[in-house]
Amino acid sequence: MAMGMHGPVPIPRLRRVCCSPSSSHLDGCTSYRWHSANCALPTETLSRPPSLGFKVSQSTDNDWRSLEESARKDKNERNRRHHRQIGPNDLAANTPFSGLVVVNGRPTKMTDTRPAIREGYDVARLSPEANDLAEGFGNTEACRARFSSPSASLQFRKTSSWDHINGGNKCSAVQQTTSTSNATRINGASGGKQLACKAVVDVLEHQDTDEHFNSMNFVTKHLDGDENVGSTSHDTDSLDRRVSDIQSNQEVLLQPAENVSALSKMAAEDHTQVDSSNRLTEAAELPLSDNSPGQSNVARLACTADDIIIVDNIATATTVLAKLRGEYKDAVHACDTEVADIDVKKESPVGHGRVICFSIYCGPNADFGDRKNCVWVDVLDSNIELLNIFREYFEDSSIKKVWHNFSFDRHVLANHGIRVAGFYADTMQLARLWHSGRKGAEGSYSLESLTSDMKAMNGVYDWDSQTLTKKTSMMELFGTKKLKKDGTEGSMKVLPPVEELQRSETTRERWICYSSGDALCTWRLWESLYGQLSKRKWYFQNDLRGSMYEFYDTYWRPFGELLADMEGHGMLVDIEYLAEIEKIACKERAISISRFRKWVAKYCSCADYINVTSDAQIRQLLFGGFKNVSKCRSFKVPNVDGYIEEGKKAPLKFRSIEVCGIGVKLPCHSLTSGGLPAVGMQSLKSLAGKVSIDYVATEDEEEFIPEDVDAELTSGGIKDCKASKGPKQEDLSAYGQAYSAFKGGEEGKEACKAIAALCEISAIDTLISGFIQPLQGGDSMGPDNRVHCSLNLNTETGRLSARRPNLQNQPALEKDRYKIRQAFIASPGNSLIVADYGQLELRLLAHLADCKSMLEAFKIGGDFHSRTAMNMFANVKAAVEKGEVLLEWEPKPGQDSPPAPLLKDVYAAERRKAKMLNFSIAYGKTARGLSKDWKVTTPEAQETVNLWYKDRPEVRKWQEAQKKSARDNHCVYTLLGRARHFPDVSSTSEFHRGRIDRAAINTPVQGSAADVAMLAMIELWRSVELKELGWKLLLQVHDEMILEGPTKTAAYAKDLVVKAMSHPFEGVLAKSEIKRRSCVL
DNA sequence: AACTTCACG
DNA sequence: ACGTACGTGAAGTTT
Repeated sequence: MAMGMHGPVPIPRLRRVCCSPSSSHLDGCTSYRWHSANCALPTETLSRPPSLGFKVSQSTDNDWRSLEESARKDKNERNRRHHRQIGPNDLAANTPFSGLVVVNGRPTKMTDTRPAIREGYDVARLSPEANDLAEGFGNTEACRARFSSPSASLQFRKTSSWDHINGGNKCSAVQQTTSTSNATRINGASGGKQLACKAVVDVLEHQDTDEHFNSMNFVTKHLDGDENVGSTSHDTDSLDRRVSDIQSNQEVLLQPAENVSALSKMAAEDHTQVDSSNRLTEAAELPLSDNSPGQSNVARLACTADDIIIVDNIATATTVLAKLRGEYKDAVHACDTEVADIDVKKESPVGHGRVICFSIYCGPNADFGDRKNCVWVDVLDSNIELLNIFREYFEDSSIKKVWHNFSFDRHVLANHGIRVAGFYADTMQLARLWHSGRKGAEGSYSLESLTSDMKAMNGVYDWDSQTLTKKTSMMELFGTKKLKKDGTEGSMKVLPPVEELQRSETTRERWICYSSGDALCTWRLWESLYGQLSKRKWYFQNDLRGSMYEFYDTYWRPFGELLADMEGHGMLVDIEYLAEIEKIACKERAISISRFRKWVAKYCSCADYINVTSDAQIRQLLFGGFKNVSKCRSFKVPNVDGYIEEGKKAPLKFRSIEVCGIGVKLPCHSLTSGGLPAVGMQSLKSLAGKVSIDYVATEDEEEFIPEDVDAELTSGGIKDCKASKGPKQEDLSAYGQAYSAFKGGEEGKEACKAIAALCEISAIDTLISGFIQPLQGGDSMGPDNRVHCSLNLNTETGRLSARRPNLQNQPALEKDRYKIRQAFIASPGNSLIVADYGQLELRLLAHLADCKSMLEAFKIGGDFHSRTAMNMFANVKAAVEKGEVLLEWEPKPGQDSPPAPLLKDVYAAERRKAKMLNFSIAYGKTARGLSKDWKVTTPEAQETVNLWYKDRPEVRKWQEAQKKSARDNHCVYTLLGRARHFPDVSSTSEFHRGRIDRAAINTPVQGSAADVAMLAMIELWRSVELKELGWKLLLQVHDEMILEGPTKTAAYAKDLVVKAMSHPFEGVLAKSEIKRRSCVL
């Protein structure tokens, strides 16, 4: 297989697409969009790395030797990598890449590309997604509205949201996404199938927030105690010995054929028990927590006061510090902090929280006097100076520190100006690597849950289930029953603030033991996971690369540190801009509500009081009397206008209203999992059709518009719009099913418009409550005025997730009606670079399946979906061959229009089908599901699916192999060799087996894409050049990287980013080799 | 807490 | 008997 680069990467050409008006504060705001038509082949990227065995010290490659030598000196190493022009990893060629936006300095907005499209800019140069958007614009004339912001003469173009979803095509059945019904969702708080998991739900809530639950009330889960805690004889050296034993056992290189079975066998052995508790297991079969019954319920601590040296003065601190940095400097240190003044449920630790104490444990044989091996440091009140004394310890990069949920402690310590260095491992991430499916009955990834789990802990050196060192929850130790109003004890337990626990004489000792226990438990957990992961083999492309712990060391450790850095940086948000947006959104919402109410009033007396955001009430209204919905039902609503019920003196807070159906039987689009008619966007849309919504407020609607909305906002822009809209044409096809349900005519039209308005309300609502408001709110906002989300590695496939707030589900660029993404700005003098991969998952599928046809299509480049359509449909292919249509068109200078119509215009339906399949197949969608979406019979859908597979037989074969692997080996692997485990399928239902099959198909694709994104991020993070220029990673959205840095170097930095993303395997593999060699030697 | 709906890749 | 595309986070309402 050719391993060289497949031709040079085309030189990115920046093309100015749109420039904002010069009259506003948006001066100088420029948006660039770059699209590379020629994406290199993934196979080259992913082709086997230089074939190196496990023991590579005798590598013949001189480059490797020099690489290793220079790697020993950290500084030099970075410079060297910077300047190295060629090396073994250059064989790893480009990863597909397309689409890049650079936005200039403050106040920076990503300028809307849509006006550019409207103005006739050639959209062919935009990414395929943008092209799809452009398609959508063909049919949005009727929906067009324009409004302008008063301070900035920024012009927007508004479209109704469903036009984008459907790409503006009449074939409304074809959609990009279908929602996953809740009943089928494996994770999440919802899902009625988690009955057996109820006991741990409360713990699950806090899984990623460390154990710093201060002054918070929550229900506790009782864990049975284990009376026997022992300080067992440990020996830090023995650990190292054991590791080298493990490593020397791995010298044997297996043949590829044996690899899979050997590895999976090992995995199966490792997980005989774990597998049975995988999340995919049906709830009924989930074993309940295996805390030994019959044990005493008395709270027990992992360590006692005899083990702990309390550091509360400078003298002791100095002594302890000397030992930590002297005698024990080479040991692994587990650290943990306790933090006050933070609500972990809401606030980001960046800028919030104050350390009140911390603990350090570096092995059982450490002795800080009197055989005390746990260090506990009080930094409350005047002892705060001890924190400064320990600063050198925390900032010492040579001391290996293990944390549980590192980023939390890192941020809190950063609040005190301490920049933690020497990050060695995060036991939470290790646990996720060990077993990604820990949800439900098995517990969460909290320290408490993990250390209580025999399976997680049995990797410790002197494993003995009797002396399991587990964390005891704070609630168990310090919780007191909350008193109810009548004075009796309630079932709720409450926790005093941690600061109080530390100060109070009655709890101080227990508190110290608890806190020290955290470090001890973290250390033991690390020891166990280290042992277990070291035993698991790590393969990359059938090449044994070492153990999974080495995988952690090579990838996830730097990744974890990088993520903490990103969280720390945060994103700058333009609050004022969001406030403007919110006003507009609220105004439109108000208008829509008033329209809807006006319509409802004709049929129901409750019109003025109905809660339009209540799906239950809407369901009652639209479907009352039909489809299992009772005719009338009463609801409690806020008593807004002080209505006084009969026999009452004062108005009550709530009043009840009677909601009856409109009396017309509407067609029901779909049912919810509960069997009731669904009233989501899909259903409403099919009722309303493509009715246009404009926001020209009529006279009597004015009263609904909030006072504080600028008059200019509401009138100016909209009048213009109306003028440009021209005479209304009667197009009955635009009306949806409600039209005929109302027997057509005006009544039918009104119904459609009203339901469309309802649709708008819901759309606006989600934008306001989901994005506009949380981004303005202070909880996720640090003192630096930046939004700091929490980035977690908590997914089954290895993707990231973002929380508080979730910055990964911001409205997509193309569908962002209120331009919410423009609120993400760079600080003055800075710019943002947003770079995303094009069709990364599909390319990986092509590579993994080694599908000739797909690889060829990617090699040629251009619009992949069009090419798929061509290969699927003979008539399309014929048209292309005859030159009647063009697959894609790259405008050349002097060319205004393509010489022939484009495929995607002429065969739009075909292309959409192909596109749909491209996405669906990788996820394992069935013909049955497609038939539902496309409103065709299952055999017809199957026929289309067969067409897709026709020239891609390898994909089918590969998918079958994955299913088999899931069935036989209980796991599948990503590109980098991460495993996802599955429960034994033989014991599950047919439905569940199907789910496992689809997950097995999807995980290697999604997980490998996550791997590539991670590699790229590590590259970007490590890039000395980017660092020196001041460019920092801010956020990742699965296949999209967002960086911030000085505007003046943006163009250059962009090239570096493109390069790093295009060569994700560069450098990282080298790292792994270095690591491996140094381990063995 | 359960249910439904919605945003993203 | 029911779910039939994967993977997430979050909000609002009602029980």
